[in-house]
Amino acid sequence: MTGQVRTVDGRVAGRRGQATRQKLLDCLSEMLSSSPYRDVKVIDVARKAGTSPATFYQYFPDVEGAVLEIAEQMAAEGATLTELLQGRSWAGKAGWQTAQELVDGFLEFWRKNDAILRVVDLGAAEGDKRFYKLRMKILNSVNNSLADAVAELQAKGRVDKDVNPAAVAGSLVAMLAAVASHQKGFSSWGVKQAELKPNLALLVHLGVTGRKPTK
Amino acid sequence: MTGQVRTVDGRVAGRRGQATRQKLLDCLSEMLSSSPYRDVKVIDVARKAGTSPATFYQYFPDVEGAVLEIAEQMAAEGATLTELLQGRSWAGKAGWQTAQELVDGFLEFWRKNDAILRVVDLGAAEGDKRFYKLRMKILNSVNNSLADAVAELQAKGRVDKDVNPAAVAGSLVAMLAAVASHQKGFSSWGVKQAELKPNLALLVHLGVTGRKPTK
DNA sequence: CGGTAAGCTGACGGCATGACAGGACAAGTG
DNA sequence: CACTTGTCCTGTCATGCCGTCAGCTTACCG
Repeated sequence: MTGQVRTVDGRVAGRRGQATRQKLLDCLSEMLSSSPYRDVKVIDVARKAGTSPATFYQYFPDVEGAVLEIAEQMAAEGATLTELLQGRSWAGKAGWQTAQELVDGFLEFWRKNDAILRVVDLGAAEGDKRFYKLRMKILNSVNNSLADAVAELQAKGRVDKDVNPAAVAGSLVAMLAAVASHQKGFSSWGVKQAELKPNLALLVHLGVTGRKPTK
Repeated sequence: MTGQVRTVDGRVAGRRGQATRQKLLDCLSEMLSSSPYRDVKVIDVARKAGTSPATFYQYFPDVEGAVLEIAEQMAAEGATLTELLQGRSWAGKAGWQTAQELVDGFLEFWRKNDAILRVVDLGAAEGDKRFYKLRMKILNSVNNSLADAVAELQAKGRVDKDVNPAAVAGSLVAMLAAVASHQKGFSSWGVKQAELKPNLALLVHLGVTGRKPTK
């Protein structure tokens, strides 16, 4: 997948180089968690990593470029989201279980990577194709699995024919992502995390199967 | 509501001052539509408005402050979203109509103000209380109406008792907002706008009533 | 017409950006 | 061990934006 890691000016990075590069990425990641995206400066990241701005520019064209790199790593790691739906059933009690575990896993993944996902979301919303494709890559596994589930139920005649599986799946995934991004919002809105999850699972189950879950 | 408009150093703004102030806001708004938030610079906004950076700083503490102002104006205008749900029924064919019109109105509002809403969303997700409250203010009308509708149906025994109306309403609103933000994403994902709307309406109807709509 | 406050800008120190050349360092070679 | 090679890092510099201030112009009012 990833060929050789290269510097901006074309040299191949050796062991030491890759270490500093990664350190810069880690520091940037940390920085994104603690300050607004707009205020993250190259010089701060470099200082935090105990190096100089010039070094940063040796490995990345700019902050955006480095963010893309971090997001790429996260996307690879996020392939585990597929497991949340692989071979699961949407029928009866098992369906309710599936919905719950999907919500659980999704929210946790999002919370763990919230800072970087915020930026990816922004970039995608602003129309940047690179961020946009990355967002797809991350959500694709879940999205496809959900769409398949809907399509399958539709083939069995248990879901209306005028339902568009891709549209429903995409909307549900967008919902999960949005709720995860604004989890704190809900809490001060009188809804606790523990209460939020089952209600989300209910909505997912309703969306996929068109029916209330049997608990 | 709005007291007197004041400059940063405390002077009250007169007719001319308010005009330039508004012009700066308009130019900033335009700028946000055409370039990434991170790259919007005070000097560009000032140039576009035919004035100097110093003038900008006379009226706003920084870019963020000006964005808040624009968002505040939009929030006031967005009160019209309430009408989408005021006195509507969720029963039978009327319910389907209600869901469709809600989706329609919501998506249009979001599309019309997408640039500024992106920034508000980011600020809220980053934990900035000012943006966060603003986002609530905008979504509150729809959110409350939806929660009321769910609670009402619940009181009639047509919705399960363990459903949390606020959680469901919040999730649905978050879904609408997220889908609206990434409308372009869906289109290149094989789902056309026209197809998207009825599927969203279906999900909203399912979420509120727990049942498929009668069309 | 003179006073007062609003409105605007040129100019400036400070800082971030991004490029380059050259020094420091590790590893291999004779 | 000296020497070479290629990687790695940083000092430095030109450029450009930030945010502030003093001071000039304009509008209003008695």
